[in-house]
Amino acid sequence: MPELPEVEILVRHLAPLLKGKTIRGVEVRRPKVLAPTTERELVRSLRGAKFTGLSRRGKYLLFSLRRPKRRDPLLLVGHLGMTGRMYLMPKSATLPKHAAVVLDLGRTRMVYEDTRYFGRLTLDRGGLEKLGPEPLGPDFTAAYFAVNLERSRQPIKVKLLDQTLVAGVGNIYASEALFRARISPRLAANKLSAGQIKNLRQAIREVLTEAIGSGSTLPLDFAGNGGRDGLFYYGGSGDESSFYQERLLVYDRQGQPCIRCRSPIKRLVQGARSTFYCVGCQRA
DNA sequence: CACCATGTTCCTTG
DNA sequence: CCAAGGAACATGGT
Repeated sequence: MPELPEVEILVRHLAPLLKGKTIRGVEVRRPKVLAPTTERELVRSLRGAKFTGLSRRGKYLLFSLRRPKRRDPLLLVGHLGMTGRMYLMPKSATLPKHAAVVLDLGRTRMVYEDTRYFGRLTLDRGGLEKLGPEPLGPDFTAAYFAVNLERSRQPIKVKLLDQTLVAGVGNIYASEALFRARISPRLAANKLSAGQIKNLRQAIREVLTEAIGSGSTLPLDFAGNGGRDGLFYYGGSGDESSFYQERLLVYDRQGQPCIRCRSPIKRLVQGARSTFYCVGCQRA
């Protein structure tokens, strides 16, 4: 479930639900997701703390908390990895098989579940400092982008996944942005023209913005979705997944005709990850 | 059994 | 020191 748009949608959904809630208890079922924070450390820090805000940096979730009798704020950092999800659920409902951390909020509880346990929920903020600018923020300028692409000979698709270049673009939206900008995923980063750099920057921003816009129209209540939180994500089942797929023009569409030129969409492997592109409109 | 999967980090090699 | 490539992490779907 995790690229910038999905995390942003989750943040907007959870922020008002969490604000003002006090953590009564903490249950850690998979201590590895806390690393390098220990279970004892997390429980001691969070018990009694109150949520004051929730924001996002790249694909990271930033939970702001205030502890009783303390002025200094506490920051809880979340990352969903490949399969992580977070939602509130009633205490009467059964916990999912791969619940990693459960926060008791009184009437409800917040669950962080993660099938593959690649994500994390931790007090460690290492990694945040290394992140590049927010793609939708003011620092992601064409000039910044150009300077940082110049020094790399990596294929542009691979470079887009570098979170120190720009924070939040993942494997799906990297392919989507390159398709929109009509740039070959194999083109070396330092070979992009000034025009291509401008187009790609704009394509990244549009692809992410549109994805956030589509998501916000969906229901997000746990109760209204038969046990799911309503967040659509690739690999999910039912309506959520098909809705998501319609928004993707090349990702996972190998063999299908390009919507612009009818050429077949191809799949290739770069840096051990799949890339999807149109052989007709994304020439090197 | 084979291969694939939205992410990040660590290790090796050059 | 840096860049690049690949494996590892863990589980499930097809």
